[in-house]
Amino acid sequence: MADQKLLNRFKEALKKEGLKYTPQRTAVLEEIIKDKGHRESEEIYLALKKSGQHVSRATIYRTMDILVNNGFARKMNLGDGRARYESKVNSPHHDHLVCMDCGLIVEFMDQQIEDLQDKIAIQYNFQLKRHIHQLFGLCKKCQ
Amino acid sequence: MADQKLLNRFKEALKKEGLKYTPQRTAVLEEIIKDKGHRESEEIYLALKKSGQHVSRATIYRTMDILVNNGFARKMNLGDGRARYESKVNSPHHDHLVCMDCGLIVEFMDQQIEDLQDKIAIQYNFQLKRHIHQLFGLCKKCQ
DNA sequence: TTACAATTGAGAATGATACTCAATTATAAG
DNA sequence: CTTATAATTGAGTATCATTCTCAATTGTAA
Repeated sequence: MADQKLLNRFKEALKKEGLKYTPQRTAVLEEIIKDKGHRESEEIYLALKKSGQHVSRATIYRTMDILVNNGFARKMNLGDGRARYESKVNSPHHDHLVCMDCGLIVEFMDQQIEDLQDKIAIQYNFQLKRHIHQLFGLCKKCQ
Repeated sequence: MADQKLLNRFKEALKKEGLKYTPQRTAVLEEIIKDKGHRESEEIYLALKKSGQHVSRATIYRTMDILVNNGFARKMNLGDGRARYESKVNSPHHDHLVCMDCGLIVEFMDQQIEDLQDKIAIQYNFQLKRHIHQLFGLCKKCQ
C-alpha cells in the first residue's frame, strides 16, 4: 500500500485543483505505484477488478490524466494505438528500448544524450518541455 | 512531377511485392514527394482532391503503408492520435523538434546522439531497427 | 447535518484507421 | 491485340481506444 506521505502528496495535488479525494482515485494511484510495469488502461482496470476493487474504465482514464498531470505517472505511446502508463513515484527519468517481437521494455538513461538534447533545443531556440526517445529493435532472446 | 528514375524505383518495389502500378498509387507518391511537410492522411487526401485527382481515403492509407514499407515515406506519431507522413525521397535521416503551441516541426540530426543510441543498444543486447526521438517545447515565437 | 459541487458508472458518441465486397483494372501469357 | 485472372478501388461499414453524457451518488466545507 502507498505510504502516508505519498497519499498526502496526492491529497494536496487534488485539493490544489479543486478535486475530491475519492476511494476510486486512491485505488488507481495505489495500483499504479505497486507495479513497475508499463501497462495499458485495460490492464490496470483488470488488475483492480481482480483485487476486488471496482473502478470503471472511464474513471481509470480520468484518474490517469490527473496522475500524469501531477507527476505521479507517465503516459507513453508505443505506436500501437494504446497508451501505456508507468509510475513516476520513486522512479528517476529514463527513456525506453522496446523489443518489436516480444514487447519487452527496458529503461535506459544517458546523461550525454540528455545534454545533447538541451544543446539542440538552444540551437533552434526551443524552450524544451519534454521529450520522447524510444529505441526499437530485437532483444537478445528475439534475435 | 516525380522523375522517371523514382517512378521506376517505385514500379520495381511494387513488382517485387506482387502489387500493381496504378494511377492512384502514383498520384499518392507524387503528392508525398512534392511537399516537404509532415502531413496527416486527410491533408494528403484534400491536396490530391484539390489537384483534380480523386483518390479515396482508403487508398491513401493503403498506399502510405506501401510507401512507408518501401522507404519512400516515413510515418510519425506526435501523440495526438493522427499519423503524419513525410517524404523520405532525397531526405536524409533526422529527428524532430515540435512546438507544443503552434505545431511547428523542425528537423534535426545529431551524429553524437545517433552513436550513443547504437552504444546503448549494444549495451542492452538489442539489435536496433529504428528509433523515435522527438523534442517537445515552445518555439521562439511561442515562448 | 446540510448543501452542493464534484464524481462515478454505464453506455453512447467520437474519430482515426482498417475492413468488406462488388465493380473495375493492370498485367502476363498467348 | 485479346483474354484470363488476380489485384485494386471506392463507398460505406466496422473496429477499437478513448472521451463524453447524465442521472444517481458522494466528498467536503461550513
